[in-house]
Amino acid sequence: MGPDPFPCDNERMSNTPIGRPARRAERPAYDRDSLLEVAVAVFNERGYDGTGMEDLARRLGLSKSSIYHHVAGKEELLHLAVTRALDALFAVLDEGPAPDTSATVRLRHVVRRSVEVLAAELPYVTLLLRLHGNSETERQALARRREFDHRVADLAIRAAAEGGIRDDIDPHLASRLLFGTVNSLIEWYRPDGNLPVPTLADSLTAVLFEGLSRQGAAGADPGRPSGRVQD
Amino acid sequence: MGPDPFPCDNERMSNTPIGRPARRAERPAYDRDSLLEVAVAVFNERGYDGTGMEDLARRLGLSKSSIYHHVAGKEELLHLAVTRALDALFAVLDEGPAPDTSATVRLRHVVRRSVEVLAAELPYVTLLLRLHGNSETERQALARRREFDHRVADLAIRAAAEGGIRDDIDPHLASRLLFGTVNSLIEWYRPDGNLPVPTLADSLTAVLFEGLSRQGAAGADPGRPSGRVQD
DNA sequence: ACGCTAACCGAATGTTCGGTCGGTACACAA
DNA sequence: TTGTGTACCGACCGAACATTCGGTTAGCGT
Repeated sequence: MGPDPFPCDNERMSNTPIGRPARRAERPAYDRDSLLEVAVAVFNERGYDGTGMEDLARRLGLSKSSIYHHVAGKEELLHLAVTRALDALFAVLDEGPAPDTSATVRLRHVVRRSVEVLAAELPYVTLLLRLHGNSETERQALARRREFDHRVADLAIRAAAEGGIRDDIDPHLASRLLFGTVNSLIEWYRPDGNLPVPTLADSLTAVLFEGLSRQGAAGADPGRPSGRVQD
Repeated sequence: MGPDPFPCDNERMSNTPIGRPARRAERPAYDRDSLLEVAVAVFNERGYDGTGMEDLARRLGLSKSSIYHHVAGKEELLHLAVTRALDALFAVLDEGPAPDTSATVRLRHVVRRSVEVLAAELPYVTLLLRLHGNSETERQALARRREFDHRVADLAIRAAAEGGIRDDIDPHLASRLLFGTVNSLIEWYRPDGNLPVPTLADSLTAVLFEGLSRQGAAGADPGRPSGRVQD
């Protein structure tokens, strides 16, 4: 007896790589990209370590062993995902305004574009930001991510030296607040909500850069000298 | 042959509950709290799902089976940890200035105190913020956390209605930016660094509340509006 | 000296994990 | 018709998992 044509438990039926001639029994075949997309969604729901290959198989509507026809294993899925996220983030640093522009403007550009990348590659970046370093794959990704953070911190320091950041706040702290806020988007931002990315990017950069730009006596305690942030 | 008195692999020797009379072979016994402290540290390093009881045992300098003398199992450790974090956070909401104070002032208080709680209970809050909902314990904790977020959002809406938040930014977005930034502290703040908690709390509240309070010329150019200061 | 209990251990339990293997079904080309 | 490649499957494997069990050891009250 042939395989049951509808053992599906999942919600596909209109998927990307439909075999040109109606394949087998209306079941669109997976390629690495469409499989990765589903896998990353499950990783983000249950956590990478909390997800079993059986969980993936169920969501894909495949058997466990079929996954290994498309990818070498669980860790390759992780590698593909975080590489995609990191490549997108580094592209932001390398594009941008010319290096002779003011650091303040360049920093603002990096923040805004990072918000856009986060929104566009949300599942992949989410997975990246939740790594623990339990395998070599994870440690290499974390190392690349630290490199990114470091280059942003450099930019913040240069912006502070220009006077673009109020001098009662340490530039290291400034860059951590900046990218802490940006990265925290993965915890709540959903592209299907009714908050468009440009609005989000406008509001976030406005709030943070205005708050960071000028000396303020806006609180119960007037600004006191700021401590240093370590790496 | 008795148990090897020093099979330890860990870094204890000066621990909390030292048996009054020098116990056994210089080995301080664990109680639930000191064991929990170590366990939560390991959970945060490797992730809850990525941590095996063997990992815990190694760090504790105990055998796997000994852990079950102190707690019912892995999940109870998680429960103890997240309950501690949630209790500390809700205490912030329930203490605070009297309910007849302006919402803006109360919101500012909640943000500042939350920073302090995050710093004081850092490992426990970190574990809480990284849950996925894979077990009933996790789902209940996430529900309590949503309740917290909801009460903060209410406060932000009231603050906006008072005019404490610039009206070109949705109060829901404001509360997400606020607590996104606060929660992102777990990703980088380390109490053993040289950034004191009061300085951190001052800087964070100053940047965010100044950025949120004044109407901005939120264009593409670096912010340079002259603003009035509220509060 | 005795029994009690807290604190611990090594060995084993059943289960779940990521991954392998030998196949089948089918489209398509020769 | 036969052969080839893609997509898939059920059955299985060894390792790792959380947990249990039957102990042993040492201090304390009596």
